[in-house]
Amino acid sequence: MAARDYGQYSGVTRALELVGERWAMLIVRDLLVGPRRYGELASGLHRIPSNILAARLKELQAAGVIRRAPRSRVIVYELTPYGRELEPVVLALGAWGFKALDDPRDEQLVTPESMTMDLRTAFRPLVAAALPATAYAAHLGSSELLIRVDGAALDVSQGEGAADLAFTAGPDILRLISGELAPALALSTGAIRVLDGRRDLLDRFASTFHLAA
Amino acid sequence: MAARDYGQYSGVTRALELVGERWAMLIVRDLLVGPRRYGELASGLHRIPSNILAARLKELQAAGVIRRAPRSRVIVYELTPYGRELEPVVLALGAWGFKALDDPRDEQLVTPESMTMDLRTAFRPLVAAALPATAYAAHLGSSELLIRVDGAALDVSQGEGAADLAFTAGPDILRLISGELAPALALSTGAIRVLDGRRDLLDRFASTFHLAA
DNA sequence: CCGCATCCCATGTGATACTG
DNA sequence: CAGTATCACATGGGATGCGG
Repeated sequence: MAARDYGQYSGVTRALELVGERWAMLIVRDLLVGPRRYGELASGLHRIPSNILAARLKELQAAGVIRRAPRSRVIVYELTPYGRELEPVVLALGAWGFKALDDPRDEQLVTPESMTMDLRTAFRPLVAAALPATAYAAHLGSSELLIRVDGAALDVSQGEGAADLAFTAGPDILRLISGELAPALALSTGAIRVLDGRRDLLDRFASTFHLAA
Repeated sequence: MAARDYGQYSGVTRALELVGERWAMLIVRDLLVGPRRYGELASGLHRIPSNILAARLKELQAAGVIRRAPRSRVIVYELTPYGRELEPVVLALGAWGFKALDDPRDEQLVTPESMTMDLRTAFRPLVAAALPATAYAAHLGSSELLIRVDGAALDVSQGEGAADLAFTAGPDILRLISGELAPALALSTGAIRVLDGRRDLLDRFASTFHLAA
């Protein structure tokens, strides 16, 4: 499965030969959140055919971007140090694509991994540093994201935890971040529902995470 | 030609739907150097089939990344303002891929556009600011690149011009930039040949443009 | 069940030829 | 010069199978 060659000797072509195939960059994106098992990758990228996932994992290993690592009886895939250096690429790509998001369609999901990277992309450390430390719990369908902001530091993890504000988050959460949907409107229309905590903290969330279109 | 959908509502997937197809990012890279005609793009990306180039140009227009513009009797393609915002993505991708370059193969070309973007990627403004203003003329096969460094500013253009140092540049020029090939060695082996100017200016070039593997 | 491998078909890609 | 048309082939997508 030789990566198809562009016939040029340059940085961009080399990069695209290594991670330019369909789905490859999304595997990298999800692994930037943390090591993942095969099945976790498959469900996070729910439309990827299993043969393609298997093929990409092999190619990315051969390219030195990811590695298979045994973790107490099970195999996980993780980024190599060189693979982790793709983070600026993924963040830049995410910031650019974020501005081109139109209204979400019904079939479109927000996965914990995509949401985590979108949050990292939209995080404004300078704004956050001026605000009190805050923890948010975002319920995305079946999974929960714990978003802890403390000064200029951001930590996003999956699972339960104490939070100042808990809310349900569908795709519209990204429209909140883009400023296209005001917090008050999101609450009044029910696009976002607060489960626990002070509703006005959603304003703080929206100013902490913002990426204008 | 609907861009195939990843089924996710996120920044990275949206970006990849717009510019993730094969060859698309390379068209963007070349247009970051300046507006180009169809034939110029085709020869800069010499392995692209003409039907694929035509298809990509249409898709990128539909995506709002590029536009057709009439320039005194001829049509050129140029980036839209939104397309120009891909520059950080291309530079990050180039910097990452640059480190994975192995030895050049005979079939691999260095085009003026790829070289221009690689130079922008490897440019070290802080180093350059401490050096005298210098102009380099790099002969790449049939074309010539005029590289002007003045303080922390870099300007790369195609065509002739007065230069402090003129040299021939094959693919090995990138190995010089990566530090894999020392200037003295490049000169003694003939990998790089100085046509005009002080040979020791090649050291200055190598310290101005550097991206370690 | 998880982690893939196989099969088959739709679509995208690549090389070449061709046209306004 | 700036694309379009055609066709063989490689790749992607979806379903299914299967060993550990």
